[in-house]
Amino acid sequence: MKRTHKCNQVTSDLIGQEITISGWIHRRRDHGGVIFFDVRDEDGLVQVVYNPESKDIFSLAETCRNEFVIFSKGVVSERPVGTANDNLVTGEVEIIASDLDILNPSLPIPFQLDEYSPVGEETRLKFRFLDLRRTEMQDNLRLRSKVSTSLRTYLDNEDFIEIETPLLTKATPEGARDYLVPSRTFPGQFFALPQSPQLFKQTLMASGFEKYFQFAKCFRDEDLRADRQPEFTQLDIEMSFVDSKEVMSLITKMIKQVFKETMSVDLGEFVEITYHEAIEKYGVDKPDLRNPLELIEVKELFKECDFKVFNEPANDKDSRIAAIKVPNGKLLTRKQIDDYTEFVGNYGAKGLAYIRVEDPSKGKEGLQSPIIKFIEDSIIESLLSTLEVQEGDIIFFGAGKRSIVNDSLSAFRDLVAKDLDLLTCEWAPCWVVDFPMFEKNRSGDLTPLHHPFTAPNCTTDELKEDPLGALTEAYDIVLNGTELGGGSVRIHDRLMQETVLKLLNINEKEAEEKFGFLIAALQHGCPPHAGLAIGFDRMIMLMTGSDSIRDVIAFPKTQTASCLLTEAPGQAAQEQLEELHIRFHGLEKED
RNA sequence: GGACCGGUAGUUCAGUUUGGUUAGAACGCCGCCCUGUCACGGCGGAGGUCGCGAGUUCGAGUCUCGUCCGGUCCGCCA
Repeated sequence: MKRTHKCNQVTSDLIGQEITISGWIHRRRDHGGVIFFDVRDEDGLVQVVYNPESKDIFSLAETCRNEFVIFSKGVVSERPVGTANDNLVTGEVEIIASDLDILNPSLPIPFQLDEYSPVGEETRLKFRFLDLRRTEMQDNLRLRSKVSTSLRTYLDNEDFIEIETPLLTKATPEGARDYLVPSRTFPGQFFALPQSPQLFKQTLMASGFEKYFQFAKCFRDEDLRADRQPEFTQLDIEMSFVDSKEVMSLITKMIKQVFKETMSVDLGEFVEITYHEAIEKYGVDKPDLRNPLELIEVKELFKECDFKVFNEPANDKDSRIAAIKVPNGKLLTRKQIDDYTEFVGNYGAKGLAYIRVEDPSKGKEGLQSPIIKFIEDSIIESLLSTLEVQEGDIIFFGAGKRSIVNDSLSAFRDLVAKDLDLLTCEWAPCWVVDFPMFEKNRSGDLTPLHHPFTAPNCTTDELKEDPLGALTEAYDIVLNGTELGGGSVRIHDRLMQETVLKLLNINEKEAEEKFGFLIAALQHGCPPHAGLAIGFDRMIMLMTGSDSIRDVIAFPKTQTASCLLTEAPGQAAQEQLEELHIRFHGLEKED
């Protein structure tokens, strides 16, 4: 009962041959006197015909249902004139069955696998083994495999070696919440699952592996999003004796080649923009460059304006006033603008001022806006000339704290471009460079923009002098507004590493305890090194055009980080807990 | 921690605004019929804890509160 052909191979070349196939009954059509099965395997579909002349086989075929796994033998025949199916590769032929075996029947499945029937997320995840049979999921996971193979081949050709690093490891100093694993042999102590292999890969550089990579599982116990899972895969890369330019050029080549090889897409030029420029023009450090809209700083114009909404931010150094000119914005209805106002409210913006340009030749008279009556004519004039407005434009304004204006307008920029279908191309990759070393968090403490092992491009003294002014050799690769990955030149000098840690309020003892091994490695001939990590799942998401990261992961978690298929997490047996020296406090045991 | 959307038949949904007879549709499922279909077709049938728990009411799928589950977002994610 071995198949001689995969379903997709059954074409007119085989006419007259007796062949065997195996697969699932994708669909059965029982006409009473003749029965058709579309038999599906991983490559495609082929039609098998059961005629009543072969009595036993015919009556067995009558008992078959969708998703039964069968084996069938028969002669490949040209279909009768007028009955070919153009939608199938195998549509010109059919197999006239002479044998049929049910390898495994199937219960009626809880949802249909065809492209016509939508299914809810909950049902899909609970019956993931069925969901994965659907063409979309098959295609996604196949592309995922092709892409990882392509990446491996590329890196192998560039003399990289793949090295695995531990999953049972130690909590790192900052960053996301760790997943912990209790130690049986050390009561009260815990392993942490890695948030990334950062420290290990730097250690490998000290060990003399000059070009390392790894498809690394990473774990972060933070709340989920459509593009975020608690368990995800990074393509982790590190090199010795290189600068940022070399890393960027190697990765650019890699990404371009992979898109070419696996999708026949030419990504074109990778634009390079600075962090500062990205924030100024797009309000975000991962701009979607397919989107032609830009934030235009108009703070200076409103310094003398009496309108309080603009006057205050215009004269506050932590604030900005940015305008977005939307060409053909006249298409937006009042209702849409109200919705946008509510939308930016999610980001803390108090409002979304706008001006409709109905006839720019008439100056102020040609405008329509709830706010112009509060603004001096001279300011309006310079505004119109600065923005070079045209008839039909709408100008939107964000005014207030820098971070709120940036967050709200960057999200608004994406939304309005989508609504008005403004995207100019399909793919727009870029590198964002010159990140600051630190920023201040809400409590006023320094936090690293990238991570504490990123090298600043200044001396230790200069860094101590003006930490917020220091820039780094860090680089993010951004595609269509998604951060695909990022990396940096690392600190390879103990003194610099200690200086950075000190600025982050991590004292020597703590550093020694948390990652003494890295500090030790830096002191024993660690070469200068740099690298980056690519968010592999996100990359596949972009390549497949998926709306959710779940659609490119075989067995993903729900938003509350549970698995509906396995019902993980689950409770542990009392004996297990005792072995691990774990007792619960303040948790009622469920009955 | 917060905001919003959803939860009704195996599945996808309607019904909830305005509480009122037996909760509907499509697909799927079961039975019968059908020899050229390909999302086959025809006739018939079964199938419901309206997520769960309280409350309001003569009466709740529908209103109120709580809670659980799924999703999107904010915070969070170096």
